[in-house]
Amino acid sequence: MTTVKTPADEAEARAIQDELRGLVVLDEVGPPPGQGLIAGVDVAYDDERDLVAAAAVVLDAATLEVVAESTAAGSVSFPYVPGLLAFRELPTVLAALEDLPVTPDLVVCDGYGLAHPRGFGLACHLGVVTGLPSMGVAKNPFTFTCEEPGAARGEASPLLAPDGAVVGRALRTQHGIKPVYVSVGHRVSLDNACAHALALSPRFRIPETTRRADSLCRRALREAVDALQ
DNA sequence: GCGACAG
DNA sequence: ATCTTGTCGC
Repeated sequence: MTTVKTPADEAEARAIQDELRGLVVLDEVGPPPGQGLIAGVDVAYDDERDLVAAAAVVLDAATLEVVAESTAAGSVSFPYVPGLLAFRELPTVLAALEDLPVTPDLVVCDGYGLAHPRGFGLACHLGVVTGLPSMGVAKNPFTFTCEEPGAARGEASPLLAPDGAVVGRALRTQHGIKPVYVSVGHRVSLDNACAHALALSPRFRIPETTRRADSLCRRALREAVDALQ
């Protein structure tokens, strides 16, 4: 069983990231786009009632049909701190992932991987603790910058750290629609990660994996709240 | 010191 | 993330 240690404070959380960062594998290209099983994970919160619900949804990459789903609920283990999102999201996400009846070839996270203040975002953390290839698709540029990609679907531009390093890619998944921000997590190349993100977004800006996981974890949260009464 | 800041 | 109805548009 894979778990994420809940740090006592932010300093300990950063120390854990600095330690695990060395375990990220960046020299594999990962599974080819358009085939295999792709999992999407997401989390919903009710901080008021100290409730968290996570969902994992596995799609057939060739058809984007749902192959498997699972959810998990728990209590909030860590506050939202930019740069430390993994400690808030992963405990419940891992529980959901482990409940899946299949092992995905790639996990798509809602957030960043290598594009992170210490080079160890949510997607890297998930990849390292599960051993699975992983990548991140975020909805805004966080602290990074990029040129506006061309308007056509599939156009992209490098996502840059303050020091000029390329940490990901702004990717237009729909013509004329605000891009998403793709970064590598573990055991997948940036080119492949972007190809996956594009293949998973035939109709909407956000990949189907994330959309499915998002609606499922919201449903799971509502059910967890209802179960309280 | 102040502001910015994935979800 | 979350608070939140109707509404504009493909």
